[in-house]
Amino acid sequence: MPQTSEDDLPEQLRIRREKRAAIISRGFDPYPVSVPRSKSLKAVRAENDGLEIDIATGKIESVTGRVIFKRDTGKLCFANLREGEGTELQAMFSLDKVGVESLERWKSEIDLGDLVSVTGEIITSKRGELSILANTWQLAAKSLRPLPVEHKPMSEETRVRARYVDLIVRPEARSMARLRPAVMRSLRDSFAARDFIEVETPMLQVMHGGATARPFITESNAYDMELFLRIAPELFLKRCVVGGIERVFEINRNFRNEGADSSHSPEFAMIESYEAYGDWNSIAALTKSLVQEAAMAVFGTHVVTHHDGRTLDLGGEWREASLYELISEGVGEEVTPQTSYEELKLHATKLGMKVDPKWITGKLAEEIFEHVTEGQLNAPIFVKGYPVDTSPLVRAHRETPGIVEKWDLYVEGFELATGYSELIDPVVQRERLVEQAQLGAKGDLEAMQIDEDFLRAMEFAMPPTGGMGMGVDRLLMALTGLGIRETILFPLVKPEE
RNA sequence: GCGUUGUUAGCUCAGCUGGUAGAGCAGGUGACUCUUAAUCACCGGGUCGGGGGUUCGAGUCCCUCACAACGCACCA
Repeated sequence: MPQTSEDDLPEQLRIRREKRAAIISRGFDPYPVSVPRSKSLKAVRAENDGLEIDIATGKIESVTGRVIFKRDTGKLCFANLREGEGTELQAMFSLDKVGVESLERWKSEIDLGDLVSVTGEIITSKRGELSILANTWQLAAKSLRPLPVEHKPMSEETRVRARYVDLIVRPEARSMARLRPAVMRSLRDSFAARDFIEVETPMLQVMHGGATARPFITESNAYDMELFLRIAPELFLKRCVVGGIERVFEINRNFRNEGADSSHSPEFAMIESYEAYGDWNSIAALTKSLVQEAAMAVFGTHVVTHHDGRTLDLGGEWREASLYELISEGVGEEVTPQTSYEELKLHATKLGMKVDPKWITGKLAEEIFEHVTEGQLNAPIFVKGYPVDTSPLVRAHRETPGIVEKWDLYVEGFELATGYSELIDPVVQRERLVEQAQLGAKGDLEAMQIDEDFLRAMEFAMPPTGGMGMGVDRLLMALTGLGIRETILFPLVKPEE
């Protein structure tokens, strides 16, 4: 949008600035400190529901709203006012109520997008529309920019870059902005009902850990040192568990310096939760409750309807299947954790996959899994038992060799959450972190660093624990069927210039 | 990071093999006391993303930069 000198503005912006100046020169204030408002539009609608046609209620109210539709006919003018969450009310301005001067000012000074206060009687029009018939009106704030066309959707980019306009114009934007906090509240209620304690752990970290990802690097002037924006809260939440906060969770932002696409944002909200004396099964049950209770809280049902009309049933028991069973199904032959790299590679080639020589055996198995289940895992499913060599921080499966007690929850074809029986042996933990650090020394930018303080905490003994992580943005995607940028009010976008 | 496609009025878009820019809504002026995507008449509005090149002539062809969407890679 152009930000040039006053006299070089596009016509529509120039005219609105001129109107603002004209209002001032006539002795009115385009930005008054307060305006009359006795009730919200929502309250007026609620209290006057179901009136017959052409009724005068005798009730005088003052309402405010943004002018989103304006019909200036000769001596009786109509406007639709809209308030924050989308409630609308028609305002009527008749010559015999407001007088010539005020009616002419309404026609010439007020544009679409202006905020106004209208005082008058609540009536229904001859067409039955609930309206406020103005006795007086006042500008609450002049909009210097025109609103986009209501009936043609703004382009995706304009919506993201000007979310404030999107919120004014598009019902889905308004409902998403309110859906997200409702889901947050539900999640916190679900945790509270189970005696989980919410904590806030550092976002600025001296070392990054708890996940394999590239961090954002920043710098502290006061300490004259490099700091990392956290990629996960895991290592601090585990410190909490060591300290006896047996049921703990955090809902907050993580930052990963990686690619961004329709399901990845550089900053994303995540839930992490740990349950002492629980395991991957108890934490899976918790995860299912969190999702189902959120669906119930915001939609009143476990069968959620997406914006395009498709439905998704999140209710009941969810399917569980082992990773290697699903792979076996997919390739039509039995594949186990013991299946050799060469055999896996044969399967992969047969499936037409290109095999990256850097992949280790477990990674290859996971890649085959993703290939054969692509676009299939729509209904919620816990995929259980991942290869040991790709999950360095997870406890080995208690019965089956070669796999760990880790599940991934898939919904709508994407990974919504992951859960583990946590590794609690500090000696093994140290060995795994040392391996990671060696990878880091070799140039793997995603490898974890050795967090000595975390290891010291573990050496004080962490109880057997189940842990999970779930993307909040992704939960909203599962509930609504929208892309991640739609679930975030202000996703990162590069400046236009 | 690589590849493909796109960027034209405030908004949403059209613009053919290169010939000097169009629509709808929005805006301005006027008419209308029951409109509701109001209607009718008239009128204005553009450095066609930035820069460079080819050409008598570029919104259109070529190069380059910026931004975006989609695909691939990485990841939740």
